[in-house]
Amino acid sequence: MTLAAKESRDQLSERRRDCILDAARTVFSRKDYAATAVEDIAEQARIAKGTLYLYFRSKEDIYLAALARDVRELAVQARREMERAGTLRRKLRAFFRARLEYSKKHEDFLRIYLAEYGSMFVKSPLRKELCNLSRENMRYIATVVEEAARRGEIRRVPSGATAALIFDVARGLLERRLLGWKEFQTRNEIEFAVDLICSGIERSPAAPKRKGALKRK
Amino acid sequence: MTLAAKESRDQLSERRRDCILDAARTVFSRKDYAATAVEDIAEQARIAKGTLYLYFRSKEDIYLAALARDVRELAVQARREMERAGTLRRKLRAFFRARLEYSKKHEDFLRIYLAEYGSMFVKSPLRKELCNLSRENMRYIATVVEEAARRGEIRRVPSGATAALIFDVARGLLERRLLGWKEFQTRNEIEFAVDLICSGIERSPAAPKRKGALKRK
DNA sequence: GAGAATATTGACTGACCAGTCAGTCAGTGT
DNA sequence: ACACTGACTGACTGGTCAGTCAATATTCTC
Repeated sequence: MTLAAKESRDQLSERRRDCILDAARTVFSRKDYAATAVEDIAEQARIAKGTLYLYFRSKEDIYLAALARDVRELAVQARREMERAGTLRRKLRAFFRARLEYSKKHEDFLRIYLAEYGSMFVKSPLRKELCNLSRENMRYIATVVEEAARRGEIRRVPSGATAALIFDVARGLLERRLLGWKEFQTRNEIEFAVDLICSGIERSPAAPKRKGALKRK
Repeated sequence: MTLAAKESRDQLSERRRDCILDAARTVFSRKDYAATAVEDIAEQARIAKGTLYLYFRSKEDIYLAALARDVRELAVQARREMERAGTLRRKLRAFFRARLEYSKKHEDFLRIYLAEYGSMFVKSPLRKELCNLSRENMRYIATVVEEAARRGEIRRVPSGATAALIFDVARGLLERRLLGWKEFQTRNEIEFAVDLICSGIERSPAAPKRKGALKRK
């Protein structure tokens, strides 16, 4: 086969892989991992089951690849928006909004992501990768918090715990949106959460009622 | 059969049910719902598979019963501790600590609970019950927040959103403990979270940088 | 357009498992 | 001592599904 032909093959192959991942995202968001048959993915992608195994080694392989692709993409977008913002407050708002926007566009992904995050606690196996991605993302937020502290924008806080808290709150927001609990208006919730967090860690701390329990990290 | 004998039978039966639920909690926390065979539960409970079906209608029935039992028990304990505390700050601390204590004692339960919470987003079916329990618990926290606002202990905040945020943070804390991320010391994290939340909603609000986005609920 | 190279297909296989039910037997009442 | 009851058992059934591979289709090269 000529070089040109080979390249076009490779591209096609790449696109095919992406199609499969799109299909996987769709079907895995409808039923959980176990309830989804490999045939369902194939059908959604309009190819035969056997073909899937030309591009991926196993069902789990497909699942993880689909998930990781979106997790990475989301992190990239959130980071880009945050870097553009100046203050911590703006950065936080950007973080929350980026997550909201991405989850609006890829609700399927969000469903799988939330399910997977939960199941980290009952399956030991190789959700390691996902777990590490999460930590990496959290690490970045921690850095942002540390910088804000260095600039004197906020008081000194344990940056890891703060970052974790920010993640927790953001996740809750998206969950409630997904559940359609109508008393929660996501946009208002974002403003409220950002305000609360910023007030909670701003310059002059509310005199803590207790002595030393708050060690720095 | 005499009356006395019948009663002792009923008690025995009740105890047997509880044993099965204990066994279920153990095995469902090791592998996820789908990966767990009904035989595994039976084996753990040291009874035959058929016997399970004398006490429960299906695998799902066992699963939900086991989960609901603990969710309810946890809510009761948390509530009791909170009612004993005076200020919002103390109530929050009690809430976080109750969850921590219960989760320490019943780590198995926590694992299942987290997994189930996540899978609410990919399975429509009757996880309704769990979902409603959650909302009920959240509603209670919202009430506590409202009372604190009425007492003037904190500023006026959207109580639903605040309660939700508190839940999110508490969950995150327990997750990190379970994952054994050693840079997170749960006790310190609790103090930090309580402080942050209380500072964030205390009497004199940090002048919000933006106008009307913060509608009351 | 022949024929090689590569890609796709879907029927098939083996493993697994929820739920059933005919049979066992310990304990109860007479 | 014996009949009876109902809790318990575990082999069995029907169905599902991940992954395979021989057969078929498509694309490429000359």
